[in-house]
Amino acid sequence: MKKAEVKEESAKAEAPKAGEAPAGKRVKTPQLLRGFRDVLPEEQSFWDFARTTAEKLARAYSFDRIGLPLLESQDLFIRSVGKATDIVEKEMFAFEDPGGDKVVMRPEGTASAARAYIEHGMLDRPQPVKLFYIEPMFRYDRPQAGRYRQHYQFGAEVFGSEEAIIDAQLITVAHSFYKELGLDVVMRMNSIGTNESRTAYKVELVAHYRRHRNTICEDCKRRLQKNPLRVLDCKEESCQPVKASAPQILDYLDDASKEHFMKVLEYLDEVGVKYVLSPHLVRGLDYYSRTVFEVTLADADEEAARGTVLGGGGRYDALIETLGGRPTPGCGFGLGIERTVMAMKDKGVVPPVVTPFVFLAPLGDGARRKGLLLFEQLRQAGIPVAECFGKAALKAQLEAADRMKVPHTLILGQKEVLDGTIIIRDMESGAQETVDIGKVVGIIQKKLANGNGKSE
RNA sequence: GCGACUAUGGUGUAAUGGCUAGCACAGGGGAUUGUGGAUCCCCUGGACAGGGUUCGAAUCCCUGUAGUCGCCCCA
Repeated sequence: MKKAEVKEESAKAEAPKAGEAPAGKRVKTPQLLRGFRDVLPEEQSFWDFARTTAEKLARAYSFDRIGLPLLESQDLFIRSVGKATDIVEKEMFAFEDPGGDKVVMRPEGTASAARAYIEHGMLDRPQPVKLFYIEPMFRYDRPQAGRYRQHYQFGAEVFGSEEAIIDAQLITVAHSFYKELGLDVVMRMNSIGTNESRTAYKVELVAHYRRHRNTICEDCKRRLQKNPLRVLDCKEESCQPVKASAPQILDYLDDASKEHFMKVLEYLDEVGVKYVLSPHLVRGLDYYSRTVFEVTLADADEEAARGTVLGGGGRYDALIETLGGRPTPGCGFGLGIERTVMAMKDKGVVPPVVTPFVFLAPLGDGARRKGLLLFEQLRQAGIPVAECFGKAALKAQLEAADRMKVPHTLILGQKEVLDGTIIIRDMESGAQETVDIGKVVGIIQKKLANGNGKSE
């Protein structure tokens, strides 16, 4: 019956006035773009926890924040991340700006940071230069759980030192980040050496696989062409024997890289950062050299972990030079906030929430007028105060206060307004006291100072 | 970019191709005209979109869209 009514109405409203939605007809709501998401209020405590932890930590380790633009020239990423990488080849939001320049929404932060380092002459500052950022990145990926077209990264970069202790401390920062968020993680470590040693290794690896051409899977044959190091990731049963007998990259490292890597590991042992060697770990960005690492949950096994990498990073000693700067070593990481939040939820981490200390409930028009001002006074006195002015009934306001788990509610009714008083209600015991309204701010302040109200 | 699966109020779900699409939670209102966290009552609100098959479609088919899983790759 209702449906029929609606239909009738819409039939009648044939000639809607310009600028008005046709009556009775449903207007379709524009929807979220594929791979994008809204972070709803309920989720914000997780995000706040992650962001404030990241920022606190970065500052504790003397990193300075850098703000980087969303749009960069396409050329920046082609030259740094690499033309043949998946990120550049098929995952960039790239377009021409109105002036005809080729620009992209940055797919990652390191290249931007390196560009800024060169562009602002940071190589003439005291080295090393340590920078951090928490910014969204964009990749035109096929979306999946924990994989979005816009995702946030906590990034940290150190330019101007190739000391192994830099790598180790960076990894320690990443490790501490997760630890402080209540997540038990393990760092998967590898070294891919210099360009030369890596090239030499690839030749050997390809030769090895060519010798077993007839037993390896189709995927691996393709990988040999495109990205040989990836064959070591293959899960195909038939490839396992070939994989097991394949040469290891660590054996092909030049002496300096090998020594560098050993030092990094020693430092990590020293600070007690949990890591495992991952000889198959290679990263999909061209600028990496020597140390590379990924972060996964400690209880995820090697196979399962591949899909849920929380973060990754490594050394990029040639990057600055590639971008036209004076040769300068560097090292950094990017940690995915969405995946971190997802892991926190999975593991039942309870993020800290700030609950207001008092709730102000005015009743009636006169009280509301006074209440609006009192709210300002409480807030200016540094008291976390909440309200639900949108509701008039006391019952509804107390319900709201209860939902917020506020320890005290201030009730201001008509009678109190006339008397110049206000009621302070203890929400746990239900006890109420009536006090002079002029003194209430001071009284609440005192209660707050005494920690007279649990949650802190 | 490839393959597979899924799609019912805000959320979680139910219904041999057949009656007004049911239930729980959340939300709004009330029982209590100024007292929350318990209970009870009432209400709001839904078939992803578009086609097709059929007397009849939430249910079957197609296309699109979105999500999820695997591949690729990554945070």
